[in-house]
Amino acid sequence: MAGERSGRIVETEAYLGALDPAAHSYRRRSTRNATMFGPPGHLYVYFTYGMHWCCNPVCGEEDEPVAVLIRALAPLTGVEQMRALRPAARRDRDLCNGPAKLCQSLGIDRRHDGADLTATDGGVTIVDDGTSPPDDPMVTTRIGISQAVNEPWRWYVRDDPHVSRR
DNA sequence: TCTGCGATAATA
DNA sequence: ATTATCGCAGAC
Repeated sequence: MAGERSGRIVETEAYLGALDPAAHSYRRRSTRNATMFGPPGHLYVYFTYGMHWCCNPVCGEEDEPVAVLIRALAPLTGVEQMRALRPAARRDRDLCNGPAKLCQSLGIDRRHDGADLTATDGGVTIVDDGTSPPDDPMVTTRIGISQAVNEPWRWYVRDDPHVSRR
């Protein structure tokens, strides 16, 4: 896959559907959150704050609207392309250290909502490159929400400089 | 480096 | 009115 843009996931947040008042899928299915209610392995992409896209792999089974917000990546390949897509980044570490930043650097937008992450032709995929998850991830409350603010559902790689906020 | 605030539009 | 954010300006 040379020539493609890629990064290693270093920060995530879980959104737990009907159990989670902060989840877009807390109440009911809608046009916006429909992908979350669909089968796992697809990408829920939403638009927020009038200008940003964020992406979430769906994890729950059909009608169990659970997904994981990808909050930060450590850029691995295609950094030059990322910089072209995201001119505001001053340093390489500013390319993917936030949920909307990484979508901009990867070129993810509404076209990718519902994309099958297990297919190779959907434009986005998630693979195991053999790197093990950390044994001692940092666990904190989630960022930017006003409901369920005390749930410890954010995880990130301890001491990784590519994380959005420590 | 850190903090506060405005941008900007879909949803409810 | 609110929002699962970001970038800029200004202070230090």
